[in-house]
Amino acid sequence: MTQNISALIEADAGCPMVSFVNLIAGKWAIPILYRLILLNKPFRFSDLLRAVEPITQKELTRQLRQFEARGLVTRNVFAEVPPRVEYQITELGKSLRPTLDSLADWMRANAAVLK
Amino acid sequence: MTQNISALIEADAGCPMVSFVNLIAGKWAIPILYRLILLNKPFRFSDLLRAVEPITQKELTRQLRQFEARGLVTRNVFAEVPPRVEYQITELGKSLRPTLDSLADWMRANAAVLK
DNA sequence: CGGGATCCACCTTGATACTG
DNA sequence: CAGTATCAAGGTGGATCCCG
Repeated sequence: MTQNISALIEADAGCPMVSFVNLIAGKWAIPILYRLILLNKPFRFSDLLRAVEPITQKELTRQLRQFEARGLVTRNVFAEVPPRVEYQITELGKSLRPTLDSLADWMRANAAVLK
Repeated sequence: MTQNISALIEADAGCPMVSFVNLIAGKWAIPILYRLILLNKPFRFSDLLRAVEPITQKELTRQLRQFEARGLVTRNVFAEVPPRVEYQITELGKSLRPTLDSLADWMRANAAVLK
């Protein structure tokens, strides 16, 4: 039988996994997110900028704002001179860790075969 | 302390998670891969083309070849008229399923919060 | 200090046509 | 049938300058 596969599976736009890809795709998403998750404390913009080197300011800003919009990080602006802005992973963001770890395990286990 | 975060974490190019993103990023990677995983049997090119609609021939070819290079799918050419080429998920590819499922679970659980 | 605004090179993806 | 070739377009990410 030459069936209609599409009807059987949720692998389209509304698919959770496609959404996940949209969440973590992009050159710097994981490097930023994983640092915030592992460190698990507030970080200043400029510290992150150095940590995720050699990312540009523009990209770091864009990614952080995107994570903020998704509820994965919080953005805290302090009314000081000089200005200070701190970013921190949220509980939602931290809850991603087991999943990300399991994923990293799979990659480590199969790195040799994949390459 | 304004520490050097980079030194502490593997979140860079060689990071397993970054590699994973490279593996499944792209508009059609998951829709193709997940179908092959769930159906778990050989599929002709044209059947896949219809199943993953509205992907273009070019993109489907490119993704399948990429998966093949990574050892996630096999490509079987039959010397017939008309020509027939079948693609099938490998054991390595199938082993990805638990990880992908767990990931989909997280997305489903937090879909409301994320949107 | 923490961005925003521009401009630009590249890469990805798509549309279309052609072929063994 | 299962591709390849070619061209076009949009998006991603980088470089640079500017600002409160």
